[in-house]
Amino acid sequence: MTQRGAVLDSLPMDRNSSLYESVRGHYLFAGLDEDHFDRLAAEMKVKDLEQGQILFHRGDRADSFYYVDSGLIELSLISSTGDKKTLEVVHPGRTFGEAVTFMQEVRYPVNAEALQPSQLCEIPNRVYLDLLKTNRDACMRLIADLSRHLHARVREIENLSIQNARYRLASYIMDHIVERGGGDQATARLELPRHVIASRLSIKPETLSRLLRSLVDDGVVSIEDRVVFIHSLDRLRPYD
Amino acid sequence: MTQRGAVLDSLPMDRNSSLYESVRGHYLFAGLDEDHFDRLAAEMKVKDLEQGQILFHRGDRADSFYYVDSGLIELSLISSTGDKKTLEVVHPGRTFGEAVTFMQEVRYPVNAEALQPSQLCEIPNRVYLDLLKTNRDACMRLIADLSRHLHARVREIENLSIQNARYRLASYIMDHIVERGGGDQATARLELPRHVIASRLSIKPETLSRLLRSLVDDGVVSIEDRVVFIHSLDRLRPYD
DNA sequence: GCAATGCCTTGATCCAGGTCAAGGACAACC
DNA sequence: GGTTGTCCTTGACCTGGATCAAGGCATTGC
Repeated sequence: MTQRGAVLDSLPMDRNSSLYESVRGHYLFAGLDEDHFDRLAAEMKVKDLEQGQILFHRGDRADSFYYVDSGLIELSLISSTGDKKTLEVVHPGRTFGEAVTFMQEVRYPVNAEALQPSQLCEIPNRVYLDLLKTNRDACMRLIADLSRHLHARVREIENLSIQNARYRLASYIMDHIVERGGGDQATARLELPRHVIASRLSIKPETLSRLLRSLVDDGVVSIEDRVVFIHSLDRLRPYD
Repeated sequence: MTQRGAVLDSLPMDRNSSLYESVRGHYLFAGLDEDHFDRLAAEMKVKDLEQGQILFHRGDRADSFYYVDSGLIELSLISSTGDKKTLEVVHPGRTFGEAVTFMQEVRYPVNAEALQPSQLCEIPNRVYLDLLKTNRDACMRLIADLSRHLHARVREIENLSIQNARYRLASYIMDHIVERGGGDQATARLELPRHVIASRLSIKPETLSRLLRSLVDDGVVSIEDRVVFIHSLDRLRPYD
């Protein structure tokens, strides 16, 4: 079961760590001179999470956003009946929670949980707000970032409301292609546990299992553990 | 059926029109001195749409965004099988399309259609981009605007993926309360045609009809045309 | 008047995906 | 070795909402 650790590991960020350089390379901080970034970095914290540890719950006050350096962070919603919907799984090199920073209602709209042991950089909202005040480029980058998120959410709504589970799974597999074979073939890696994939697709694990089975039975793919060999992209998702 | 008019009425915006004042009052343009707003307004256009007229399709190049002065604009998605999902119905006094302005991919992700005869103000993206360059407040307001949209989309995803149709309808009715009665009672107005409400809720009109019926049969509400008398808010949506 | 049309409701039936329950496979630990 | 736990699959059955088909009831136009 998931649980919040008694204490979250939280340390100042070392100027010479690889994390420091990673965060510096993120586009939200692009184009800053070293001094300026240093001043911001002084206020950031390093956070280590164990697998299953919860970083924040929906409704918690949102004072910071996060950069993922290693591991995987799941952003999810939970219904009153306990059903979980995975909104997004954030991979290393990406941020999450930055959109909330600028809302009237400064509360996280989702839960965040580590799917693996993860190292994050915690960036206090006020640090980035200060940057926005003095840096127009940063503003424009954040605006672009928000637009991108928004667009992704619209696509998600589209998937949920006008596509069926079979189609969503096909899209998911195609989004995880790691290698294209000749012509119509490809290989995808489903690196997440099945139940997380199911939640991401808004279906139950049983349904995911059956859908994968039917793809195999139809000869569209074959599956070995986490690797999916796609025999025919056309047949996997007819109209793209 | 919906159709794109042969020619969209499109006129320069009159400095003395009520539309001019309305747009000026919108928060995206708040705090501008008269001269500055005038220069922007000179590039805006007035657009009149008939009921059923389509303003743009998903995939069209997004060069402008819009302010709704009168009427109703439906933003929707359409699946490959022709099913329509209403994402949002934009009311007078609000804008739409502004989020797209700042994406790498400058194409509308949705269709926009007039549900009623409507008057819009068309604001070219570059006009607002110019404003952003010189006005930090405008940036922050746009960021807040995008955050709000994003939050709304997350709630929509939540509704679609972890709430059932009954719950979505109850939420919809509660979002359209126009008057609270004593204690547990209230009155709501469903001003949209049933099929639009159904599409907004991602259900079929038949299902909407049946759900409303069952609410009436259960004595939770009574309905007269477009007015819903809620006898018990608690029973309409048990856990809020 | 009475057709035609648009919008909504109702009934009968169907089906995608959920639920419940029972294993199977595999790793970790004693 | 056996036990325990986690993760996944499979089968049997159920159900919320879709689909198909048939009216009902206004409004518009002749």
